[in-house]
Amino acid sequence: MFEVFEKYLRSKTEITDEELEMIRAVSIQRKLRKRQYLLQEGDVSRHDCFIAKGCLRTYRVSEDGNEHILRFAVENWWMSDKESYNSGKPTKINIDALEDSELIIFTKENFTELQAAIPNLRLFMEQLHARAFDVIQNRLYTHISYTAEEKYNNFIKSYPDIFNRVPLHMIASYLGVSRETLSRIRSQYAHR
Amino acid sequence: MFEVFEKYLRSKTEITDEELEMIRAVSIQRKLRKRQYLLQEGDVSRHDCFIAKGCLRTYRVSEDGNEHILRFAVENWWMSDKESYNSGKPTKINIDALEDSELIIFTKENFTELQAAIPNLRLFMEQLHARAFDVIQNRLYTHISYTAEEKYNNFIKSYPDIFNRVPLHMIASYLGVSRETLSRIRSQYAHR
DNA sequence: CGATTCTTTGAAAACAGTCAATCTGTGTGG
DNA sequence: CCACACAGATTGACTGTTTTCAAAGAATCG
Repeated sequence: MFEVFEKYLRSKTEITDEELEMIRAVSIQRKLRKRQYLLQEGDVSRHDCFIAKGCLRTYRVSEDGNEHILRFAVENWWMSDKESYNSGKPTKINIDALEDSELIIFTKENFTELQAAIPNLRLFMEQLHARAFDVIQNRLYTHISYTAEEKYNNFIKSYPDIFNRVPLHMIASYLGVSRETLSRIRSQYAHR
Repeated sequence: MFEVFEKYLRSKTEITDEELEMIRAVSIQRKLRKRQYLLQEGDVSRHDCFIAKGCLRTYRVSEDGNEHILRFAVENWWMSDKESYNSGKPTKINIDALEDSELIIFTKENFTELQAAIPNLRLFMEQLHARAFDVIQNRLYTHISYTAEEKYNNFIKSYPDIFNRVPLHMIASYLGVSRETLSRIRSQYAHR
């Protein structure tokens, strides 16, 4: 399982064999079954998780009891609640597996030390965080400027891999529309 | 003008007099008149800007020609397009002043060197970026789960200072609703 | 004061949400 | 292997919300 992570790291950043061994030494491997939780509302997020295999989602439950999906993540993506991770406060979000998944996990303490010891790792993670911000800002833009149909088409175009393995009602939740509306958008689209 | 920035830095992070002098030495002071642009679509963002006084906005123009405001920023906030700044590619956004404003500006080269030379500055900026991510993720959540009225009330509660100095049609743009809808939400709210 | 910018209002049309029912495909247990 | 349960997707009818377009009323600035 660690080989996936090793391959990922080597392709993304310059890293020596010794550094990789340091990383491996503190890595935790974990399997999640479909529907199993990685993090639940009220927990404190204390880990960085790399997805070696599978598919997870983060969602929040609103006051009226509805689930709202904030993001999906598949192989080679990271998953955690940065807000709780950084602040040490209980999280407002839930993370669970949409498929049987395999994760490489680091505790916050270990991962902080690794980044201090391995400048390239730190640099890489910083770039990752910076890009995550860009992605979310662009997504916010789609929410204030796109129609539901445009958001849906944009999603398919941007994440065809996720589109093909996640149920539509979850995509509706991610896009912020009801599943019925998404269904109707799809049928209109098919009839043109 | 630099005193505002000095006060800000000293209150937010441990910093020595020499370090502060290093920072001051490469800082650029700039004034913007209302409606003047700091960055326009197609430019490359090469600066970090701290707002010592005034109010700016970033917005994007959609294909149908509408302006969509991504964020406002007032005193003691930073303003730049991180995406273009990091990638070196032309920006998709515009930044202009909503009031006469005063800025402390650093070139990317200078600011990168400062952060390398001053660990506390680097740490502080990292925390700032991390919090910016949390803020935008929470805002995204409000967009997929709140009604227009809830978004409006949440905005007033979160940013009363901005609410009081920005025209309503811009708040409508920021919230992703038409100005007429915002106006009607307000009048309904007043009649209860 | 006149011009511009900003805000509000009205009416019609487009859009999205809700509730209830039905349809489809998948997988599990008998 | 079949029947049944279950999760997911769709459809219809209705309701409620939001946009659009047009107009008019405030407020602000030079």
